[in-house]
Amino acid sequence: MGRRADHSRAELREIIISEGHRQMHEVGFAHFSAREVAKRVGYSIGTVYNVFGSYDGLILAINGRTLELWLDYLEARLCALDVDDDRLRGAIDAYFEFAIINRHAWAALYDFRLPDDIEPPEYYRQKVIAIMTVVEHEVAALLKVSRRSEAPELTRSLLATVHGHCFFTLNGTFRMLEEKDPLAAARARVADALARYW
Amino acid sequence: MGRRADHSRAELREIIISEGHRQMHEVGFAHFSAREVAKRVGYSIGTVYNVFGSYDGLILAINGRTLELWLDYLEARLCALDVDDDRLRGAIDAYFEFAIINRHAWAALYDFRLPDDIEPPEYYRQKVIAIMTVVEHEVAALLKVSRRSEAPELTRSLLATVHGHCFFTLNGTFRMLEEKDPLAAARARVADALARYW
DNA sequence: CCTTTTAATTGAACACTGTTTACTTTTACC
DNA sequence: GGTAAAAGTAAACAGTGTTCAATTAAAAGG
Repeated sequence: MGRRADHSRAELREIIISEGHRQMHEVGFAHFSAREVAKRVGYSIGTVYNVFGSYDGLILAINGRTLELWLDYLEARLCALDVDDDRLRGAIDAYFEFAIINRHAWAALYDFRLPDDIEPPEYYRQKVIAIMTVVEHEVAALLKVSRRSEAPELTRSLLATVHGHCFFTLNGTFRMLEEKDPLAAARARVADALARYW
Repeated sequence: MGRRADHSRAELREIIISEGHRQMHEVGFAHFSAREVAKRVGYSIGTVYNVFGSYDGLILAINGRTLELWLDYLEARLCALDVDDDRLRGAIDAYFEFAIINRHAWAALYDFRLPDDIEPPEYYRQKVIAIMTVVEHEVAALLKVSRRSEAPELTRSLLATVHGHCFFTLNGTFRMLEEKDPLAAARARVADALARYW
């Protein structure tokens, strides 16, 4: 078959990302298959390559979608809190919750790695930075004015801290080590750091 | 061919793990191939399945080897320090160094995940605990006596903290976020936590 | 020592994977 | 209407993990 008028390029892109994301959510990165996605959206595998260029391109697009959903989840949570609430705690909880609810899609963000010599596309970087920026805003609000300029580096470090706890929770390391309350531990480490910045 | 007297079961196991680990070190989890390992050790793929039961069994054995090497690396580092040195800092540095030197094999520890309903074998769990125990010893030494009993939970949390920083360093997240000195950040977060336990 | 049992080893077969490419069909444009 | 470009297909290729009947060599039994 040749060119069909079923969908525009943009629509087709959206359909494949959407079904691909569903697939990733259900079976996880290890069992994800580009061919299976093609089959489910009713196009051939060749078309998927036509739109995304490569397998890596498809995965990046799907992971990009996950990052968008993550940002939405985080913003929705913060939106529900006022300025008096412990908003950073809310952000940490949202980090864990999103990862647990969408564990396969979330894990795929880290299971997939580009070849060593290839940089992620700019659109992907922007989505990561967007999440970091939201958190940074909350971190900055908790620092004394004289140290506000350190908010970016502290935020990166706190993200890594929370990520480590979240990752060990979802990959089974904490189960092996009999850790019962990883979320509380993550909150405690963040509190420890902030105590020194005020 | 049938039964050969070339190697005992234990020798064969060792040969395959050793070559498998070399392979993992070179090409990483994504491009690792059990068939390729079989070819390189001069046995058929069927024999590999005979010895390890499954692909997952082989990967667990290889990752187990990585954990052994990691423990050795950590102990060698601590052995070179005396009681007056900042031994915990040495342990953190060794964590990063090992991960960087053996990045593919190290990443495979986290790239690979067992099916949700399957627990890792006891031998694997023991190796993880062994690493944690070495660190716990150093953490306990830095706590005031009245809080020594909290060493295990604090150690788990500090491991997660350092892991998060190390992971973000190696998977490119910190490059995207323009973090220049992840190791210093990891050390700082550990120091923040310890400041509250003394 | 010779036979039988048993364990080890093989390689072909199967159903999948990502990737490339020659080919066909449709659309858009002159 | 004819032509060039774009879109889409499906087959081919070289891999993968996994299974299993067949084969062979060592061990055990008499």
